[in-house]
Amino acid sequence: MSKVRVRFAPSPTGPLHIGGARSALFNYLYAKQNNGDFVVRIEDTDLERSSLESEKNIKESLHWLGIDWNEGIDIGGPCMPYRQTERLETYKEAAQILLEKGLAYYCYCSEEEIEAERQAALAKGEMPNYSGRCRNLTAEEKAAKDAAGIKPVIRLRVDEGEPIVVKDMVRGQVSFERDGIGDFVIVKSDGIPVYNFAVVVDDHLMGITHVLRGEEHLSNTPRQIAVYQALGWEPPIFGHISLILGTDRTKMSKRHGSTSVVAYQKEGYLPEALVNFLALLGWAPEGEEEIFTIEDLVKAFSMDRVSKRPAVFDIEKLKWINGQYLRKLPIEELVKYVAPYLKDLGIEGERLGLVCMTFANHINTFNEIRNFLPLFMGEEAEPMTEEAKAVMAEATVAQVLKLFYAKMALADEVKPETVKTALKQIRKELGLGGAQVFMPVRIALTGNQHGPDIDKLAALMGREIMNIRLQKAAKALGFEL
RNA sequence: GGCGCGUUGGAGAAGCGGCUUAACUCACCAGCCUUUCACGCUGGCAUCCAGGGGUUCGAAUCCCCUACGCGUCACCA
Repeated sequence: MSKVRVRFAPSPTGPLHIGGARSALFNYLYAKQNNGDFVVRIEDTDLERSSLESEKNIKESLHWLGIDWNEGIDIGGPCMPYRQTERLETYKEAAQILLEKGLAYYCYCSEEEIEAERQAALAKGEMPNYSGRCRNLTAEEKAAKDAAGIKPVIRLRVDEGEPIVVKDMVRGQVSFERDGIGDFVIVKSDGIPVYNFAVVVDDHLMGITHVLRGEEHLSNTPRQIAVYQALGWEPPIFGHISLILGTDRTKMSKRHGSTSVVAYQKEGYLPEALVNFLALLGWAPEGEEEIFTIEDLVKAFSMDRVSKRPAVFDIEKLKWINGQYLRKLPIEELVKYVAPYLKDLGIEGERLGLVCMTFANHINTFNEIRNFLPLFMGEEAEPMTEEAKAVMAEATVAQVLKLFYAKMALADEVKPETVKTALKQIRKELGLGGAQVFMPVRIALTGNQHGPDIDKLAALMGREIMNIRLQKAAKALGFEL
């Protein structure tokens, strides 16, 4: 058995998409666990839409996710170059071979003509395949067209014959009739090869053994196999991973939320969490554990457990996974990640550390930290909920708040420890239960009976805000502190 | 329209002819823990596998039909 060689071959027409990242990950995992090679190649034959900027973004996102390749763009390897526009000669040679063997031919039909035929065929409910009009052009006809300055495309001859069978690791054998394919274009009139052609030439020359990619490529696979057959090459083994859908079960797109890896990076997700989540999109682990580091995934991953069913992108689950990773972070790390989201407010240093400790268990993504700011910033506490009002109707409330206010006035600093001590003393002095003391203070300060540790919140508020909120609460309840 | 793929609880997702009284995860609910909240822990949550036929002693699992969803039919990848 020859060495496993897989590849990820994105086209640089935009930032790395979640689906692309998942394909890259599956290839990476498959390569790693089989001690194989993982190649990254750039498919930039769409001159109009490709950009170096997108290529850069894709590479950065892959690095960020920790998906590294051992051969390909930037780092080189035995099959250089790894950018398709730098391999044009290679495709030209392959096309030339097909032309000489009569397996491909020049076609001079205009786009308008083809489009008209296509529409007509579609209207009649027929296969919108190319008619094959240029199949048997004589040398004279061809010369005339050339003289007229018409730039031809090259089409592959796809004759009737046995159905084309795709051997697929996730779908088994899928068969396609040849007449459903037609004579398709392999080289555009500007001499640039078309995806279905270039991909075959590259995969073969690069010794790719397994092609793991999204299901949207399944219908294209018979065309590629036709190219392999024409060139007399052995096709690789395919594996078409199901599509990623939004929760409404339509293909994942912008309206379902962010679709690019950078967007999740910016929103405060950890790469480990995103990788973990991506792995679960279409693959299911054997046991009940769902938290996997990329190293764990290399061991646990298996193509046998890759599902045929489309995978639904469940953002709630991503958040939960991110929370799992976030909670494992040491406080110094957490501080580093959270810092950018609070920089504009001037929260840093010790205060930043306290913010992180206070909310670590309450956030699933770093940017969620912003949702909690009103809890300790500003003179106004959140309006009291009905439940909170009920708690504040207790007879002991005024006593507790007055005592708390007085005790804090004597404390030289408002720190978690001093607040905690004060609260403890009040319990003892008034002989009250914990909730009877903590609740009134919590509600007075935040308006809600739920939330993070009240001693930390009070410390974050600082004396001034704390006092103002206490006074406002007292006033609302009809007494002075 | 042709071709291809899919359809299991509120959501994700196992299951590959008898071991299934349908795993597991999220969400939700209840209880425990906690001075509160959260974290964590424990328990509850599909009489049923899109619908209809068929094969079989036996089907979520195999076959056929219908419905629905998605993908693809480019000189895009």
